[in-house]
Amino acid sequence: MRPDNADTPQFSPRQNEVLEQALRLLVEGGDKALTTSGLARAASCSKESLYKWFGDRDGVLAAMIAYQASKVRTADRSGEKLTDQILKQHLEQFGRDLLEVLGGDVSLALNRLAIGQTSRDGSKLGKLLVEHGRRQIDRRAMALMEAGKRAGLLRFENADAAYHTFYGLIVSDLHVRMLLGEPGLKDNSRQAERAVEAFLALHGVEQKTADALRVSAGR
Amino acid sequence: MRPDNADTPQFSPRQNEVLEQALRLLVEGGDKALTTSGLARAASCSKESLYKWFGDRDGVLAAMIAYQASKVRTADRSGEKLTDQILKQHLEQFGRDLLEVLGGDVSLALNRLAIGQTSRDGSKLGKLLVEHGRRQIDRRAMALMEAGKRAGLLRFENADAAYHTFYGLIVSDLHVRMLLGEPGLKDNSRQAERAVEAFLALHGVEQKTADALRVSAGR
DNA sequence: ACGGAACCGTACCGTACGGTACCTGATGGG
DNA sequence: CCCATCAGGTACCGTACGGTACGGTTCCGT
Repeated sequence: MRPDNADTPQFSPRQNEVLEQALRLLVEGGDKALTTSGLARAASCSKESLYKWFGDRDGVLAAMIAYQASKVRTADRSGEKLTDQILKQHLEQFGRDLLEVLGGDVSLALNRLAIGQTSRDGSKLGKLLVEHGRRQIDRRAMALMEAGKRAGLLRFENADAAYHTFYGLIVSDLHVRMLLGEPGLKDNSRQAERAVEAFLALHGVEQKTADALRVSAGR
Repeated sequence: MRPDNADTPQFSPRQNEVLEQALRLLVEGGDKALTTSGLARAASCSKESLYKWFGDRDGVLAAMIAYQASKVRTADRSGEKLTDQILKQHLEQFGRDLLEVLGGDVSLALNRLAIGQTSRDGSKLGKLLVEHGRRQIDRRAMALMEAGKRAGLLRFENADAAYHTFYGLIVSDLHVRMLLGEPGLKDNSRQAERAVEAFLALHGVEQKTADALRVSAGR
């Protein structure tokens, strides 16, 4: 047994089915709609089974996060030879993927749920969400950073700091605004392109003229 | 009659007292702790008064946001003559203030509340929070941007885009992480300094060497 | 001094939730 | 063929909430 999924205990197919319904309810109606009775009805199972499988309601929530995280798999294309163009494409792809993930129905619903519970459960769900949900995407970004540095295309002292800079350039306050109910961007691609442009101006090796950047960033 | 506070209807002193208690309850125990009975007890008023004053529970929440926003007043020091050093100081001060506001107990509690309600109230509270809470700080930042541009110290096509870039550099994913229960930064000042450094490299006129930036940003 | 408005405290009601218990039907191994 | 295990359905319990109603009190204008 590989320790690959040691942190995602996995559930039986039947339980996955139930968790799928739980996610659906959560997305449709928020945490108020995710009641044990409602879930049992929607998933055609008994409340008793829910409690046997997940312990209590919080257990269901935790299982939902683990289940959702287990569905996300990032394609790892690290074998490629990096050129400046390839790196740029990968960075832009990362930005687009990040914006799409953060703006997804399920992601927003789970984040809202965890944030709403933060005040009363000591941020247990929040930790879980950050751990499970962020690991994959962080790994991918850090690999990209390090690969860029190794290829002589990026320069920074601290890969983590550089990544956070990149993240901020991509997302800005958009995540919180979406969590508060605002619609996402019309064009994630343009936002990703602008973020990459700025990021490369800060940490790339190609000395791009500042004016060219400013013009494009102002569009 | 100036329409100065047309959007912040203000409340009677007694009602402000009640709203203060409501904020205290919310900060201490989250929205679960903010019950009408609990608030009436904590504020030594009757539930009937609460319903007379605020309509229903959602009215109380909306009033809390308006009340909290009415307490925030940003000092406007726009009369000053801008030099590059002064601008830098103002930008750093803005960054520090922003991080402090976002990490404040009341701000986090209100944001958690609004986010938790987003799924079931059609983001009414979220809109309110963005409108009331963001207006002041956004105005200050935009004024800073425009002033910097007028003084020939900043270059950008779109002030709003430049501001969002700055915001992202300052906050990155920190706001969401704090909403999820993580502690804030140990040193807001350093974060603000690094953000300003990067922002000036992107939109400032002084052509700072890229290497100097990278070294300092990597600390 | 009077009357009424505003307000506090409490009691009350309907509802809906989390969680438990009990019964029934299916399934699978001996 | 039988029995044990598991899961679904239903009924139930205690609790706590939002919202309302009512009696008593304070305070202010007249």
